[in-house]
Amino acid sequence: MRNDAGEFSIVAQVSRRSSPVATVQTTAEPRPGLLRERLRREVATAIANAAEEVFAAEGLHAAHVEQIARRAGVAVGTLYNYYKDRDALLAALMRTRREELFAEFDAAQKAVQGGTIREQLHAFARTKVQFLAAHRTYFRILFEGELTRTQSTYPTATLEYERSLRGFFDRVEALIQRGVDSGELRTENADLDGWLLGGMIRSLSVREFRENRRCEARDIDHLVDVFLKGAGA
Amino acid sequence: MRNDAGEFSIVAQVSRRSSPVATVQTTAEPRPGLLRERLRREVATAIANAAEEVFAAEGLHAAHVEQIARRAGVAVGTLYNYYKDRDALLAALMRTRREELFAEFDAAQKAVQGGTIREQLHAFARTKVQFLAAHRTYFRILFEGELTRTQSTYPTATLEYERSLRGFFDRVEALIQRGVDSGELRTENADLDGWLLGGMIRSLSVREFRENRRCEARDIDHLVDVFLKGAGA
Amino acid sequence: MRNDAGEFSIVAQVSRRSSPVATVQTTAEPRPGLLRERLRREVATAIANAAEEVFAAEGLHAAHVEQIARRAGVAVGTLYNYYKDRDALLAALMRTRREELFAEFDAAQKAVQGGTIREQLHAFARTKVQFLAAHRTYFRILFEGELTRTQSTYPTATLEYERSLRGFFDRVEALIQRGVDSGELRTENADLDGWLLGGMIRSLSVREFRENRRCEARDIDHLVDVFLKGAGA
Amino acid sequence: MRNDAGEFSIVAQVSRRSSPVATVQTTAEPRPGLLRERLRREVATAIANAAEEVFAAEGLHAAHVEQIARRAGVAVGTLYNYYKDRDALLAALMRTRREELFAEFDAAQKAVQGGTIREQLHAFARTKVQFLAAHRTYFRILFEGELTRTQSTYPTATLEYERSLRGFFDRVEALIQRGVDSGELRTENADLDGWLLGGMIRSLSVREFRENRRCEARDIDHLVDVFLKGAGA
DNA sequence: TATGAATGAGATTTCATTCAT
DNA sequence: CATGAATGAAATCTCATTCAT
Repeated sequence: MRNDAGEFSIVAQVSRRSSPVATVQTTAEPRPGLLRERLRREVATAIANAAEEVFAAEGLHAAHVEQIARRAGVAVGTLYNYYKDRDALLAALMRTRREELFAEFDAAQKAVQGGTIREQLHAFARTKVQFLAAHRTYFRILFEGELTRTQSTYPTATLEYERSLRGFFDRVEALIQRGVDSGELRTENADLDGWLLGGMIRSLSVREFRENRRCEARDIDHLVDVFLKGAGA
Repeated sequence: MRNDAGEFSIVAQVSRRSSPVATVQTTAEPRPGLLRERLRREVATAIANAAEEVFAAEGLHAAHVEQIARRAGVAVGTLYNYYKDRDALLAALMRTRREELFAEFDAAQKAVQGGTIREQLHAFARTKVQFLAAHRTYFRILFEGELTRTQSTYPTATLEYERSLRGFFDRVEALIQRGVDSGELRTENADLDGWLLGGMIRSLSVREFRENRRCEARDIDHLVDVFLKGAGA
Repeated sequence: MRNDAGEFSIVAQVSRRSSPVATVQTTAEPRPGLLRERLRREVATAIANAAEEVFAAEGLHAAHVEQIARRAGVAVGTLYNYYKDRDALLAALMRTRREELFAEFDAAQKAVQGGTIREQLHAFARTKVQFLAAHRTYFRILFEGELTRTQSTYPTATLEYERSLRGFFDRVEALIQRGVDSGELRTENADLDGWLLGGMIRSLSVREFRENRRCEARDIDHLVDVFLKGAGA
Repeated sequence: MRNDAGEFSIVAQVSRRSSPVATVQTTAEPRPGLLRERLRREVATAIANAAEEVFAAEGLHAAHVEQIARRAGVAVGTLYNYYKDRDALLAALMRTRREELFAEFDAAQKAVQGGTIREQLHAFARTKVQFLAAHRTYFRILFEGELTRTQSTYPTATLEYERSLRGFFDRVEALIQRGVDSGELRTENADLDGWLLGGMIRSLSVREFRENRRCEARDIDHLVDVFLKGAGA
């Protein structure tokens, strides 16, 4: 269900032809309109998934719309019936993945609520690393975008990107604040600590990508260890 | 002087029209050939600098050759007299900046040789953060490239990029190994430690860029502190 | 019909976007796919014909793609949807025309099979002269290429060109061999005779072109006469 | 001497800066002006020869001015001091070579004056084949140009080309007329005979070029034989 | 006069987007 | 709605020619 809603949001910024959008559908009485809606959604999702694969494989700029369409098994024209343009497609992807990731963050957090800060850090890092491994495009966009001020080519996608980043940092900082509040983390420079923690987590993903080696639980343990007690002897 | 040579190496992969290159120039007797050589070098440098600015401002793909040429105050044709193509320009930039950065790394390391690992870590981090602040394109390419497997559009530049990354990690690992050897760093997972340290340092640069705030000495102190003793209370 | 198939082969080396090709179309039931196929073929042919005209008028190098597209009544992009690049366009032209010419050679030969060598020579020369008059580009390429060793700019077209030349000489030599076998031609220097005959035939085409006068049957008669009995009194 | 004059004519169509040109220089009193003139002539010749080589090696369009200059051992600017532009260089080449060829034709003719038509034909063919073997560019231009009506890119060179062709045909026709007058050649279609003879001679050159084999005396004998008595048994 | 770097018009090719069927 | 051919603006690169030194 969470998934359904998430996937659906991908169609949010559709082209002019799209009909007004129902955010959640409850039961499945086969009303004619619903069937059509469901088909729309399925096609939209297929395209989005194809886009993710192609973007991941070819890079943000080398991925061509036609290639995405072909991979999705539709014609280019069809793709444009679902997404206004390249920017919109990218933006939709960003948005969906972000909402999924954040949902997982929040679920993970709920699961370890009340636990030690170590447990919470572990859950947080694990969630992110696993998610990025599964959704490499999101990953890619996230970090390519990190350094781009005027992504004038993709205005909407950039906007979505900024939301992702903010949401991510909100959560890192909240996490650290909880540690400070509980007395498990030191007080000074808590702001910088968010960046440092974020940087280390990112490194795990990059290492996965570059050394083609899965990140294991003990790697995350080590990260948390270093963050809490340092690498000093 | 080191700088001179460094800048000059940017002309290494030039177009067919370039004349043979004098590797070192000693004094400044105004011999006729020397003047022309100097002019060549100056133009080459001007173009490279323009390229760095434009790449940094617009991103790797949105930066157009004509724009770079205009910024450098030359015609497109001139640019192509100095660099075979887009790829070569990028590659030259990568190479020069890398050589500069590595020279600074090595100088900084020499300066703190024999000091505590804390001092060495500080010097290393500071060097990198400062350099990237001054050379945003190198920075950008470095991190955009991090996620790109088949940069088939820029074969030479990609090669240079890989060299940069390897050189960087060699140095990080050597640094950590020194700490392990001296007993200042823990032994286990030293390999992962390199990635973690790298990730934290990177974060400082990203923060500078995104929050438009200079990174100060105390920020680096804090980073080293966290890396050595952790953020735990 | 032969013509249809021939024209179609011009689309053989198409760009990536082309759909798979039906080799023969039988009747004209308006099946949806067929219409589209037919349109594709028509456009391809229109472009090829335009190319032939422009190449003939402007020369191999002065003919610009945009000009060809304009003459065909399409946009440049469209041209590139049908032919990968300039080279492919030229190559397709070479290939189609060659296949047409060779088909005519073989048909003409079949028609005079068993006849005197004089009849065969006449049929051969007439076929070639008439064909080149109708397809000036093929003519032009044929003879410009004759002198060009490294046509590295047009690798594919050059290949097609070589095939044309070989095919032509095979036929000339076979023709002469038949004459030798039947005792109608002298034995010595049969190899050189092929070149001499070829050169004379070529001259008829060149004369047509330069003096803007149609080559008549009696001209060909005379050529055959000279070749068989000489111009001596 | 013939040579000198010929070479010199290559400078005829020089750029605006050239001083008025003495057509023949008689004695060699080292007047200061003469020395300068001689130097000019030598450079001009060097450039023309380089041009011939490069045009022959690379083809009419792939040969770049810079390459020609380099081969001649001068800078591009210098080349432009001697020839107004590419067209002028080509034209000068055409003109010189034509004058040389025609001089050889006339000398050869004078040598066999009063001989049989067979001797005259042989001398004529031999002269042409040998000359083209030595001056491949002239050859190339001659035959590439043969098919080009509007060589708008090289107006002057085209003009020179037309003169060459006309001069050539004048001589072929005169030759044949002599044969007709002496009763050695048949009367009918004498006009066409010129083209046929020309075509056969051309074939010998093309064969040399394509099969990389020198044309021998007996090949020319055979050509004359076929032209006079035919290849028939 | 020789030099060779600078110039920039122009050529080829790509690809996101549109739109008739 | 789906289709995919047509479009043409835009990007890269070339090279004949100019001109300051």
